[in-house]
Amino acid sequence: MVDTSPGTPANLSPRARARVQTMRDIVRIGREHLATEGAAALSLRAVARDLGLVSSAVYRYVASRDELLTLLVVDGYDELGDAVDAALEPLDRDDHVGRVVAIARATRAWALAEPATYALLFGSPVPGYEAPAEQTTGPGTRVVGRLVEVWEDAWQAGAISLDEAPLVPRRLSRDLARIRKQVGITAPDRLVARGLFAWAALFGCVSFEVFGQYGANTFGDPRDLFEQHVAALVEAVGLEAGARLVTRGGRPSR
Amino acid sequence: MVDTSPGTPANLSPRARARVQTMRDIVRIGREHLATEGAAALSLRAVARDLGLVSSAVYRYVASRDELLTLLVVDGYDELGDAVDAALEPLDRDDHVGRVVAIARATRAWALAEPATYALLFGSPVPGYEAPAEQTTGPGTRVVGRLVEVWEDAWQAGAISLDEAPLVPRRLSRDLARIRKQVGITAPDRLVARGLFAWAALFGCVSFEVFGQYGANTFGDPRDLFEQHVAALVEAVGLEAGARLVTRGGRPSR
DNA sequence: CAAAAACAAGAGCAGTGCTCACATTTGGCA
DNA sequence: TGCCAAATGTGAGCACTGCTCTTGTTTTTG
Repeated sequence: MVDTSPGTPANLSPRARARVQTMRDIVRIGREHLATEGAAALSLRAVARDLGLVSSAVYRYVASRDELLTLLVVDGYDELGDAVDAALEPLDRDDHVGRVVAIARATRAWALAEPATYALLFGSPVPGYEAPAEQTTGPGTRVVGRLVEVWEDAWQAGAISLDEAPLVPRRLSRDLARIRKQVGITAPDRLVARGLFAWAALFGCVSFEVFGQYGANTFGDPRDLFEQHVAALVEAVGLEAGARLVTRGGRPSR
Repeated sequence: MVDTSPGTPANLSPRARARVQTMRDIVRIGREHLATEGAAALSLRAVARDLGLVSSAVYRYVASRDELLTLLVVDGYDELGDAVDAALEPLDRDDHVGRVVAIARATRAWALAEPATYALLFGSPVPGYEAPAEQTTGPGTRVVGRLVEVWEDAWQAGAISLDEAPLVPRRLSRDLARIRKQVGITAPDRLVARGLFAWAALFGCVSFEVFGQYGANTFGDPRDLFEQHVAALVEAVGLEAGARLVTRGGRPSR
């Protein structure tokens, strides 16, 4: 990644160019510190030092430590979203299982590569900081948005088995109807609820691994276990059973 | 809660009695601060202030901030374990689904009641702090231990439907065999893997709710959604809800 | 070219974890 | 019972943090 500005408009005053460059450097150095020290230990002063500035100067660019966190949050969401999109790109639209698996693997891979940023996005909220919804909800919903697309496609294609029992409480049904309207999905309540479950379960599995809940040295290669989990997840949402993954989409064994 | 020591041995010198009392106060105040400020903002100085001591005096009792965190971690694990045990207590041993549901509900309820402690246990690791395994693994495995008990009981009772496909990689199978040996379980690989999935999925659901990933005001009563998730979880692990699902390998209709 | 805006520097405030020298209180033992 | 040592509390101090404010410099702009 070259840091001198592909994408920097050339018709800017030198000062303005320097400003966007400094902003980029701040985010870059912030990400480095995030990766090495963690979110709670992220220090504006240290970023300023690495930038060759005095601590107060960095406040010309970033209003507060929380604002820097917000920058890093949207940066992280974007990167995760890009990773998932890239993994989805070569897949056929009707390969529903393959798409779910790809989303899961890409999410896990990115989380393991950027554990600190993952923790910032999906871990404990950092105390005293609340991500401003207007900036973070957009990029923050890209992954679940992709999942929803798969559910919808699979539902339209009749590739989801679902029991007919209408045992969703009316109260929840109303909420789900609102969601359905917002994201434009036609699948029924049960499927939306299952999709949300799959979403939460996926991040539970990834979090356990990233946050070390399984304990160190418990599994020789945690990927094996994750693949089992993904199979269970695919099955749980009503897509073609994990066992048939082998014959169907050609389960890429690695 | 009376803070004068039920359980404090009476045959102690006044000084020793005062010491255990001070230790208790430190943990209590630490938990309060944890709840209000969060783990990363937990300050030994503030604890000392609330205790009426000068900051350095508290180091006579707790070697460092990390050690206080460890105290709070085992305290939290113990409380969660007690909550789960209490929820399990009135249930019949052969009510497998009921026990799983009880574990899930108790976990969620405790997490929502003590979000900061939950975050300390299951959220992002706090930077620079590593929980010492010798003190935390014991109480930290109580909940999953209860889940394992249910799987095992259900398996012994033939109440778990499982497809026979032996598609667990050998490498993973070795790891699972070791776990099986450690915790004394006879259920096959697939079930152990599914159990781990259910564990991770449960904490994914709880984390999403506690950490606010669903967004505010998305659901009128998140409990409804959680119940759906628990149902999906029970189904995912192959447990039978009631007497219905006796058909092996058949798509579980419920 | 001068006014205005942007930028950088440095001092300062209140807070943090933690250490150390010092004073006081307490407990076990001769 | 007296005494010495251990346990406990104090306050100063170091290096760090986020953040504000004043001062001086540089660049853009009217």
